[in-house]
Amino acid sequence: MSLFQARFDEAVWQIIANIPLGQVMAYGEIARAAGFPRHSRMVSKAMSRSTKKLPWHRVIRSDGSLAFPLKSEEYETQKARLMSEGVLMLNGKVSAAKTEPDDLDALIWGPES
DNA sequence: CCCTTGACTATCT
DNA sequence: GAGATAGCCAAGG
Repeated sequence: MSLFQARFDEAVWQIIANIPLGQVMAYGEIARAAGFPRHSRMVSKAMSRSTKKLPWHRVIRSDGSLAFPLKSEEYETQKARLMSEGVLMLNGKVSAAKTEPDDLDALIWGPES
């Protein structure tokens, strides 16, 4: 294993492990937080290599969609886990992290009307 | 070396 | 706003 991987993996796993329950982070955000701004694509590989248990389901794309194919087993698992943590999903996209009930109406129906 | 491969992104149609 | 496009970059063949 290259030195790059060793350092990158460690940094990335660290970030992911600290994502609060009910919250999500994009690949790019994680890469940036880990100190590797242009390595969003490497994040997935680091996760695949991980032996430790990580909250991988809290990692999504920058546009809020999940990275796995729609009908795949992983997609369903990730979606299920997110929803069980209170993460809202509308039209295949994560709309928001866990919020207070007071905010739900605004989130779902919009600030207007 | 050159080419392909991604659990990606930002930007333009 | 969905699709195409062009950057991105380490790994592996």
